[in-house]
Amino acid sequence: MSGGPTILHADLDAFYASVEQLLDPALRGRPIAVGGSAGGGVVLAASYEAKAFGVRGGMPGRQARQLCPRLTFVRGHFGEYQRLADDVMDILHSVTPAVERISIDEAFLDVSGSTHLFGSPAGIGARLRHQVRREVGLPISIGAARTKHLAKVASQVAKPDGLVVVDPEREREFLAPLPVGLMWGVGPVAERRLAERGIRTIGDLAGTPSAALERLLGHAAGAKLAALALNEDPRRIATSRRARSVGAQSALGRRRPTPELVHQTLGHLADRVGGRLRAHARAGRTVTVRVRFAGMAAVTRSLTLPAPVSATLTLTEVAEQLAWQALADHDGADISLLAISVSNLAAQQHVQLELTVPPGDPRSPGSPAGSARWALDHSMDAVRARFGRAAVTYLSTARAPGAPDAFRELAERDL
DNA sequence: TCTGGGGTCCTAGGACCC
DNA sequence: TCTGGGGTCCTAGGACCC
Repeated sequence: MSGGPTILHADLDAFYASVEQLLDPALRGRPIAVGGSAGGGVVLAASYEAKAFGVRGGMPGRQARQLCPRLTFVRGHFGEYQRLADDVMDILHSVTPAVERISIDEAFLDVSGSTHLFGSPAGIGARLRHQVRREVGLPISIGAARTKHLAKVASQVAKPDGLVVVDPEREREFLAPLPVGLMWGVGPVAERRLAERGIRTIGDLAGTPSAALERLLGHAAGAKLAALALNEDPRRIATSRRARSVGAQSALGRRRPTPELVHQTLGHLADRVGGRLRAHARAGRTVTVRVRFAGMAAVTRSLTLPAPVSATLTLTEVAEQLAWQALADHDGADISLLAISVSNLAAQQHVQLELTVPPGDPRSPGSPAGSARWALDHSMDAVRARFGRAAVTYLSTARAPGAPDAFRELAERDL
């Protein structure tokens, strides 16, 4: 069936940092880090010049500065990231409609139907790279191979600013010397467990029986890894996929969990989550709250309701109840993060679906108070659609903790 | 060195049903 | 009174991805 290397994986290099260097020529060729909110926080992205010093995304700013004293910190231009990445995706779409965007700066393409128009997959990859560089001004790496997994590994090998094509005849020899950490699904824990058995390269992995990997890493993870190591990857390009959950979180530093803090933070998060759900005519039955304590240990509490919900005030109330359950088990501990996630999603047809509470309860949509919630949410949604998010807020959620909205929106996935 | 924000999938035990 | 086997749903935790 599929003989040639018709899957492409395209990945913008050090995306946020490259955009900053594009916008400000004085930053080019220099080690820079893009920061989140004002002041310290973590490194969101590092330029290749900074990576040479060991600076990585997710690293605390203080640590990054120690590794690289000449590091320049810049505030992110989040709106520009979205615009430029969308421009790049438009270029990818110019060679095939079979584009699967997996994050803001990364996509798979199936070019099997495009070769008669645009030439070989290798030629298409080269053409796309040049076009992105010329029209958008950003470096992008591309891997081309017979499967998604091979294409993704190839693009990682191609970085920075390169193109690697894996000949289907030479897949095994291409993968064999590479470290297992490049495999999809091998993170720090799996890497350590494998290393304890002397398994360090993908070649080592291919020589390990599936049953042994399943014992080591669990049934599903072991079986998947064994198949991938033998280049068996059945995954197709999926141009659209429904989200299975919607969430929001806020890091809080180190705070005492007062009723005011918990109420305001969860109110803000519920407002974000509810607003996104309603904007896409969706709602969810399961509400999950995550509480992270000052020592980074975290617990979750969840509740599955009889019917899907999306009203901000309902989500806030359920979340508060769950949060206090979790906090009651860790009496007196300071907290460092609160999160809300809604799953078990369904289409939100009508107001009736907000029947999460017995009739007569003020929260029921059949009651005057329940209808009022819907009217309130929908009028606020309408105002925001015309004038922007900040135009109107619930009193209790007016103070927005944590990262700026523009940064949050970058990470959001389509519903 | 105590670290952002948004997601997916898997595991395991218990409740409950037939 | 004790016992089978299979299935679904819910909850909590955890690894992993970008």
